[in-house]
Amino acid sequence: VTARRSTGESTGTYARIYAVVRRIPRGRVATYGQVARVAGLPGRARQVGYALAALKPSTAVPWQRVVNAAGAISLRTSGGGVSQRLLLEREGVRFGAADRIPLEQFGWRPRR
DNA sequence: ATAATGACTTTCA
DNA sequence: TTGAAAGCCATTA
Repeated sequence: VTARRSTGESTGTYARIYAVVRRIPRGRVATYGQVARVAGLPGRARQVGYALAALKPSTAVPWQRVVNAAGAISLRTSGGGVSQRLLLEREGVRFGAADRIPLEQFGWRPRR
């Protein structure tokens, strides 16, 4: 409730993104592009990442289920992604060989 | 108002 | 398979 007033995000882009991220079922992951697309913002994958970056640590949005197109965790160009990985594994998501998640298996399949 | 930044994606070699 | 470049545009300073 702090930084919301800056741009009146009530009608902002972030709200939509969060709404979509919340729809990601447990044990599944979605890519930024996927979220953007479902949120009605095709091609704006980057903004999705910023929206998640703007989240508070105690947010109710399962941002941890959002990964990059390679199925790998991208958190501020490396860093705390390790914790993130544990969270995902805890939800049942398994990582592949190159520390990537097989999107064909764990990728979220939104209903068009 | 402009300028710089950035949890990305896709295409081509 | 990896690497480099262009595109997208909201947020922040």
